[in-house]
Amino acid sequence: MPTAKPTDDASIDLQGSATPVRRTRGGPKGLRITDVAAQAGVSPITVSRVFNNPASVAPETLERVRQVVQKLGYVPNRLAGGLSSARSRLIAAIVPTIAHSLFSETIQVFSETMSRAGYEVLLALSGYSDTNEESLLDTVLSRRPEGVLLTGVAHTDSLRERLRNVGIPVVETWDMTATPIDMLVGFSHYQIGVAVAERFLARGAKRPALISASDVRALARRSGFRERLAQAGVMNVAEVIVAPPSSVATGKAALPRLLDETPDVDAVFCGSDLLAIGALGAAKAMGLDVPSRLAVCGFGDLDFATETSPQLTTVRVDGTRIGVSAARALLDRLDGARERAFVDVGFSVVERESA
Amino acid sequence: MPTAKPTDDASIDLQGSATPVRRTRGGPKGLRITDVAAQAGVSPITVSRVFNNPASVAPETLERVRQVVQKLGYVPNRLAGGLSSARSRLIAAIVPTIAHSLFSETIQVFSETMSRAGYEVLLALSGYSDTNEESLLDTVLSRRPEGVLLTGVAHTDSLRERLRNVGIPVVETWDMTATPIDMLVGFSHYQIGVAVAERFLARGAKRPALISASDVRALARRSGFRERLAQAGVMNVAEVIVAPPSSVATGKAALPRLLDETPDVDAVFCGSDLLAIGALGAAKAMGLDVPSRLAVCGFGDLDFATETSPQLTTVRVDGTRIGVSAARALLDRLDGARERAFVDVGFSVVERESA
DNA sequence: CTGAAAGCGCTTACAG
DNA sequence: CTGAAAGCGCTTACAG
Repeated sequence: MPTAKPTDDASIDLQGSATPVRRTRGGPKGLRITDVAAQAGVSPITVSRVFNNPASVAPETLERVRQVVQKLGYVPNRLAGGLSSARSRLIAAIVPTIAHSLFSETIQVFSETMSRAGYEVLLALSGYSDTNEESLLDTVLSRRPEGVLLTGVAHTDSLRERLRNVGIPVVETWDMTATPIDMLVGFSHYQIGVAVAERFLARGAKRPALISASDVRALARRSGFRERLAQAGVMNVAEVIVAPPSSVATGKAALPRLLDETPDVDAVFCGSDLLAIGALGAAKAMGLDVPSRLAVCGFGDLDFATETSPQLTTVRVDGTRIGVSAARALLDRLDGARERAFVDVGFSVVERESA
Repeated sequence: MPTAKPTDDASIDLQGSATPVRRTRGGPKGLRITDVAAQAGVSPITVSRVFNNPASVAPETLERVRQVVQKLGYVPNRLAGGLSSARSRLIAAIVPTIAHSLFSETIQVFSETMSRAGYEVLLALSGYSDTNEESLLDTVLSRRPEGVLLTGVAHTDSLRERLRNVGIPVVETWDMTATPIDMLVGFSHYQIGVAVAERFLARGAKRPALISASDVRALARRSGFRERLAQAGVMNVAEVIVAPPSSVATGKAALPRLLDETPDVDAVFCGSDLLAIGALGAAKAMGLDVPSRLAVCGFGDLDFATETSPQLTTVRVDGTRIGVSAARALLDRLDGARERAFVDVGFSVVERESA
């Protein structure tokens, strides 16, 4: 290799010429678009086009550039690209949790769909707290996402306002409201509570009760449940409220507590299938037949739940459909569509015949 | 507000002066660091320091800048920041899937840990294909992540090489190898197969069999299982291989197929708890007592699995620990540590006494 | 503790 | 179909 030319040596530049000072920021640099351009004998803009608009490049040039890219192992820097084009190709998804939850299914298909459309997903886990969600939003917005998926509709006013000001498409999911920030793909937790109450009433339940988590959506189901029962004259609904995350063990512990206080409970609506399975186990241990002595209804329709526990009634919600629809809603808007999606995916109450 | 000064009006600049041409790239611009700087009466560099190195700013200046940031709702642009500093504050996680899987737990805690340390997680879902993983790597590297979490140890040579060349810390998870790309936090699937074989042998099983998914890690468990049995003189291990993703329904369908071909099977090692629960259901339907007539072992120790199916033996792996350890391994290296983590988190075979 | 200048690696908006 | 110039919004590396 040739040695450095004298003019590149700052030490001889004693008169303070106009030559810009060499600044070595960080260590050895990776490949840049100019390296590819030089090797392929084209300008950097052409290399850029090969990645972003190949149709506008002559087939022969395209092929030549691609071979150099391949040979060198060049990967474009999207931090630079995003900054320059104001298109980050990033979509943010803010979800309470993806562990042991139905959200994981939604995020899975959401991410697959976005990926196919050329976007990547920045995953932000909010836990179940409001304040956390807002500071998370700042972090997320600093990446300049082109769209945002939110879980639920209970956001602080300031979050709603800021998101509106940013002007990017937003889709709220897994809940229902007449006044979404922008778009919505979800279902009504309140109506689920109503439906389960009606199911219990139709079965002739005299003393329905509730084992519920304390998060907003579980509490919405609780409201629907209690209000529908109140309409039917059933007022004192016994309940045990448990902190998220719910688990089989929590449900197992909750049922005895419930029956201890209110022994004649004959139907219990659990906040999730995990809680319901726990309650089922406890009922079995206590010698209570399900569903004749005690009806148990869960929420979530986990694959295994209805499989292992045919006595269980549960509410099925389609997390996959939510993920796909939310992705499409955002993609359509990114493609210039004016319509704002508003989708109620509904739910269904599943009861096994084999019970 | 004052009106624009004449010199700002391009329409009067008819002689082609040295004034740079105004380029309106994209629509109305958001807030920039210079807007905050102007309002706070400091230079942009000081605003930058308020975010990145607050200790180096005078308390009074700090407070003033923060108030302007708050008032304006300024959110720094990390695309620009990352480009300039060569620090993206992004960690990539490449996982086959997060739906219905143990990986979701790993990603959950990994993401939480990274988030606490000031990094965000770019989630990339590879499905179960090798080629997909490699093109995904390009996409991911274009964001210039500072670290990468990989699932498994079976990667193409070119992926391994490229990742090494990039020079960022990499942690492989959920499997074991003597030659990781960089760091490893996992356990040996082969040894799990060995352990289950030994458990079956100890129970006096004469005709152990296998219901397994066809992914690399499931096949490694299969190898350990078959080789350990071969050592004990058990050669013809019947098996049904199913395509991922595995589900309860798949397991339910697989068992009859297995017993059809080999009626005297008395122990079956299933690739996952979902498969095992399905097999359990099928066994019940066929009137086979578990575990006396047919022992069933799963994999994954899902909360509900052992809860709803006490007859089930399963292998417990600690996905949470993997997530935390993997995050720590990367963070330590990002903090300048030289040590490369190599952690075998092990596993345990869980058998319920109540069986 | 604070700032002026230069540059990070791309893409836009023209012009040809 | 292709390219020269300018700029995206930050931060580095000095210097004071």
